[in-house]
Amino acid sequence: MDGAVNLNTGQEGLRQVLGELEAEIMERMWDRGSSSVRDIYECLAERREIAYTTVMTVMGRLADKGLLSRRQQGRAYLYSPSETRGSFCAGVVRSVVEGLFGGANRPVLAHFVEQLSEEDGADLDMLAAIIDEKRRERRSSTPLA
Amino acid sequence: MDGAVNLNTGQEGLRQVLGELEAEIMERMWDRGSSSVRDIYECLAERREIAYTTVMTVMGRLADKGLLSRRQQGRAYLYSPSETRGSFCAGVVRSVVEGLFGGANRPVLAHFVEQLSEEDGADLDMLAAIIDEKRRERRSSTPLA
DNA sequence: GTGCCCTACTACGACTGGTAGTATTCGAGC
DNA sequence: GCTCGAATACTACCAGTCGTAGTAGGGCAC
Repeated sequence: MDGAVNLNTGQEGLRQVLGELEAEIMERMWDRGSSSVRDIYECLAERREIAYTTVMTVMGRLADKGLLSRRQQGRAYLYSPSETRGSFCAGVVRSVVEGLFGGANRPVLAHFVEQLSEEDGADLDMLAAIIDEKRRERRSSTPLA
Repeated sequence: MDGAVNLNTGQEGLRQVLGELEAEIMERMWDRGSSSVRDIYECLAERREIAYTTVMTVMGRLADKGLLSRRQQGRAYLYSPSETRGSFCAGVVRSVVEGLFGGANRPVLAHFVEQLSEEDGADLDMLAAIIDEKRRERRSSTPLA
């Protein structure tokens, strides 16, 4: 009755599109930057029981999905996030927005702004500033038709 | 290498958070407004083989999730979308954005704008207009601190 | 060459989503 | 009242994903 529908299991954020552990690991990865499986394992093991191989498997899956890239370093892999957190999330957001309305993005954008503004006007100001900047940038790089 | 990560199976739009058939049904529901299972069934059956009960099951699941609400009408149920398409999608978007950065929305917003502007300047203008309107609205309804 | 650390492979159970069959219910008409 | 048809409820099954982890194999260090 609060107007918000709970998707899936009512999870927030990344859990919308990733599994629990996957999301947790991506968070760590974004916080820490490049890390080995061991790094992340130790990080997770601090607060809960988990097997090294579990972490490895999931990081492997994240690499398969393209969220992490990895390169050999010594005998181990060094994993790095393929995209920044911001870029990744923006991609998710954009993917939801686009391809959904056959171009009629307006309702989504409108609601997006609506919801953003419910929380806090600051976000709105921030968004406005970003857009302003971007538009200026566009105008200068695309002289005129 | 195009900078976009494919989530899940690379699906777009609603498929990010709903199943294929679920998404398709929601699309129909939003297009048609209130509908019975039969309505949607006939709609889907026009272009592919599908059992009535399949549609019913999925619509039931959508109702369980809260995406559809239903009320008895005669001996059948009449289903209606609980939220508009825009509102629903905005909720998804917001849920991804929030609860993710502990308030540090800027990077996401920035990337979002970035990606939006890559496609088409018109969306950017639209978004700017919406924000502008919203901010004006806020200012007038929230006199001063 | 032995041991440790890391990866690869494999597996399994829970859950979700697509699919649909069977059972049940209920109203209309005979 | 009984039957028929339409709709729903219940149940099932399969595939895919995710969390979980064991075991096997390979390579560096000593």
